[in-house]
Amino acid sequence: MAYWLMKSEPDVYSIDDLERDRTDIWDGVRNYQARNFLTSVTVGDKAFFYHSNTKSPGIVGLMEIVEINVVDPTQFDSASKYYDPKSSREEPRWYTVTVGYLETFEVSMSLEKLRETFSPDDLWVVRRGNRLSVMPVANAIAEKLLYMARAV
DNA sequence: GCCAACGTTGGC
DNA sequence: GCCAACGTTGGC
Repeated sequence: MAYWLMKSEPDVYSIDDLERDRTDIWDGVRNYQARNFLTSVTVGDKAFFYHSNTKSPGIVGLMEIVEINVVDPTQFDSASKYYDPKSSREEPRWYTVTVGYLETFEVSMSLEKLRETFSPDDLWVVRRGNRLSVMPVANAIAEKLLYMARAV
């Protein structure tokens, strides 16, 4: 089983929204590197939920992958900001996954704390200028993150 | 709101 | 194929 980190702006979709919905399509990824990582995700993998572009960015919870090879429906929706006129239903460009809610950490791990604890090579989200919205997390790093999240 | 980082687009 | 211009991300 592999671990991932996936970003979302809480004003758009937060961990609380996922807790309410239980599962949701992770739509709106329009970056090829992130999409390529998404194609490596398998059912049963777990992903850290990261709140970005907010007052206190950081890892706030954990989710699991419940479905893969999901065609992102927003690419066909001309009213969506994620609409891609170059994509077609015959040959969709953007595939994603469905995630399921697992837990919200009692203490979220701020970006500041992540920077103190991990090197940019170990945890990509602390890299300067990093803009990837989906990235892998090595198992050893993931276990340390989970330990930190639960050591209240 | 500012601005650094960086991916994408388009002219040549 | 290069690279300047532009747009977006995301921390602060």
